[in-house]
Amino acid sequence: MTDARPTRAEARLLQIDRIKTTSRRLMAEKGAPALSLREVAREMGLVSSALYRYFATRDELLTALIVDAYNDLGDCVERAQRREASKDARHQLHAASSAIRRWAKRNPNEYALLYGSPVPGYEAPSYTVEPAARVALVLGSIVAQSWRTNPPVRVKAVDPSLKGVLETQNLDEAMSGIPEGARVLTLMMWSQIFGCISFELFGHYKGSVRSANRFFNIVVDEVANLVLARE
Amino acid sequence: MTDARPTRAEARLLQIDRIKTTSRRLMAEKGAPALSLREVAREMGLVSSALYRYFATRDELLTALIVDAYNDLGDCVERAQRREASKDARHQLHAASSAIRRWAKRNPNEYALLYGSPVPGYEAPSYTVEPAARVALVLGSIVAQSWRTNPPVRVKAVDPSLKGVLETQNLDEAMSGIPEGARVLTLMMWSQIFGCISFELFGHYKGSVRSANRFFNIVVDEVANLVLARE
DNA sequence: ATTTTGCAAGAGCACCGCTCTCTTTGTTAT
DNA sequence: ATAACAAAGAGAGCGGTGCTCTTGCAAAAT
Repeated sequence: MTDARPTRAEARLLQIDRIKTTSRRLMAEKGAPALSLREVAREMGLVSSALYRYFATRDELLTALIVDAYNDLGDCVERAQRREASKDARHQLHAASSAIRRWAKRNPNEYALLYGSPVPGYEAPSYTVEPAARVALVLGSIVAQSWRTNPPVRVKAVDPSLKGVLETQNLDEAMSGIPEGARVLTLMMWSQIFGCISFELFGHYKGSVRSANRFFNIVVDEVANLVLARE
Repeated sequence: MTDARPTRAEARLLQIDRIKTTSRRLMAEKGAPALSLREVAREMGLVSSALYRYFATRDELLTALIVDAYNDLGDCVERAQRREASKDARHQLHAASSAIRRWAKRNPNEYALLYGSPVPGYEAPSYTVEPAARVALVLGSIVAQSWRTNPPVRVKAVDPSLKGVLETQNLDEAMSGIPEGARVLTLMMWSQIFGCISFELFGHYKGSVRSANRFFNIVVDEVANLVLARE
């Protein structure tokens, strides 16, 4: 212990952390829309106006929670990939996508906050982009690895008509040198995985899918056949 | 004109319609979370408590709007398929999925209400199931038509290991006699299409996809290769 | 030692969903 | 025709929300 008494700045960060922790707990219990500054304050033994020293608005608190959640999910997925780094791309893809799904089912309200309907007026600040991109970058690196070891076999994947579909700089960190087609397929895979998880979590499989576990694995397998080289 | 003065029951239905119309307008402007009974009433020149004669709760009004939206979307998609009924399954699939996407972009707030994060406490009443299923049934009928004219070529599609993944009665209206594998792939296609549209509408393609139009068409094409018989 | 700064409290504003009571008005039964 | 009834709306009110503004106080900086 360096300081018995924390400095002013340290105390502030600590208080911010307490607010976020309390908010996360309440959000996990009742969902993001029901998260109220007043209840957070009440829970902490504070009066509501006190919270405005730390977050100028409810949206600002939500944004902080969003960034944390993206990073938490990103950590999970990156760890899952690293654990299977010695195995082939298909194994890594299964590990990564299962990690996404597990995180989603363990944190349904935070998942809904990230991937559900955005608040109509809300515009996500630019610093949320990088944490949000981490998951896609993991998927991109898996595809890239597969394409580097095995040359592309699908004609469509190198189709020159794909030029201009994506942003120029997209996924460049993870997929430098990989043809446009592979990037398009990666984004397709990305939205397929999250589409399945959202439908499962949001209740759209009720009456259709009996074993969401098995269904999800089949979908990932099919999409792996499509996206990973050397099918 | 049969009646100059509408009967009590007719007037009631008319008033319900006015409420829903006003609500739809306000929801289109500000989104479902911001829809308030008080504002609807104000807009109609009523006092808020008057609305409780017609809807016992805000959730009940939202449910009515949900059902109407599902039916509106269902109408659109069924019409789109019928327009291409003479063409092959791939054409019908493109028509249907484009109709979904067009509807979503024309009614973003209603789309978010149907396919975004559900309200945490909210449990959809059973009578919402049938309107909600209409879109999936259209997709199912397209796949079924393709499989009836061309026998399945993909081994996976008739894999006996798929038994038990889906609910027993699922999609039976549209896909009687079609093997389990085709149904699994249909649901995969279903979640792929909505996954793409949700990502586009909810802003997750910002920085990745430049032409959402072209991207969507590519995705539908790829999924058609996978799901429709005789690839 | 004095000034400055930061945190929390408290009152208050306008809004929300929802309930309850009361009045008016149109329908139905006698 | 009149009496009984039912439905629709008005209005007040309860407890909740996000957010603002002022005030008091204690710690840090000077």
